[in-house]
Amino acid sequence: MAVIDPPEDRIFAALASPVRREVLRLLREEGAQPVLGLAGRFDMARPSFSEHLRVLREAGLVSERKVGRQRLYQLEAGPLTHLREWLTPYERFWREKLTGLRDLLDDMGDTLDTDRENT
Amino acid sequence: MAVIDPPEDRIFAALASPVRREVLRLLREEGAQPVLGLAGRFDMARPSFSEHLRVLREAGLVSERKVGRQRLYQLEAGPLTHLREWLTPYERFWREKLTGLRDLLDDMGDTLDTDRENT
DNA sequence: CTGACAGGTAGGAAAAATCCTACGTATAGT
DNA sequence: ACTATACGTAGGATTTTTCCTACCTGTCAG
Repeated sequence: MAVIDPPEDRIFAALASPVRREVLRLLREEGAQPVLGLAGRFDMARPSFSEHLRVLREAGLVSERKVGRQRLYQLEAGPLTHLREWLTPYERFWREKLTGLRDLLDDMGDTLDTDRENT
Repeated sequence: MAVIDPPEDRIFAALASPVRREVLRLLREEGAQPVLGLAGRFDMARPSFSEHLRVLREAGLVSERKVGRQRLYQLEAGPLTHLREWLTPYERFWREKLTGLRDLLDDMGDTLDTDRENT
């Protein structure tokens, strides 16, 4: 079994954790950082945090390079294009929605200005 | 404490399952369907599948409407805008990647030696 | 070489997700 | 009213995720 393994599988799984999404945000906003620099932000034992880094690494969302005795973790945004591609066919659905056909959604309704800059 | 619950939290969690992503794809490509129409595609007991539908419902990614004695499930793509918004700040990173400027990451990094004085 | 530091790995407990069978409820058809 | 259909929910077993405490290796400073 397990014939194929779509690339977005591990990506979605990695992004399912708020901790790992926060790691990506920190790497994006503050640049590459060593493990302890990142781990200090989270209320969790360091080995537990290392596990999160491993998940991100295996999803290809971060890379590491050794600098002295520490490993600098860096954001690898490339795989996120898969997420973008996954999302694409759904875009026309929420656009149709916003042009006001069947408007029974209005979950938050304030997302009218989310698509003014694309690709 | 549980201060707030970002809207993308349940969305990412819901999308973490290949089964649930496949449900969204089916609803997108084939339109609204009753539960048994969808469940037939998956090798799983129907109540287990209902659980997946519940997760999608609570994430706001599908809606249901009663039609006779069956419930038509329909794609609700609106919440996916949150995913798109989450993705946006990462886009410039993979663009820079393609232009081969990985070092730009460290430009904004300024954290190459912050580990010198960490607790 | 020795000690201190950075960080990965191992093994296991606890929590959560996933799946099942059994049962409950609402509707349609007779 | 009675039965069959279309689902949801309850309770529980199993698997997976998450987190912990050791423990190990590699590197820098002296």
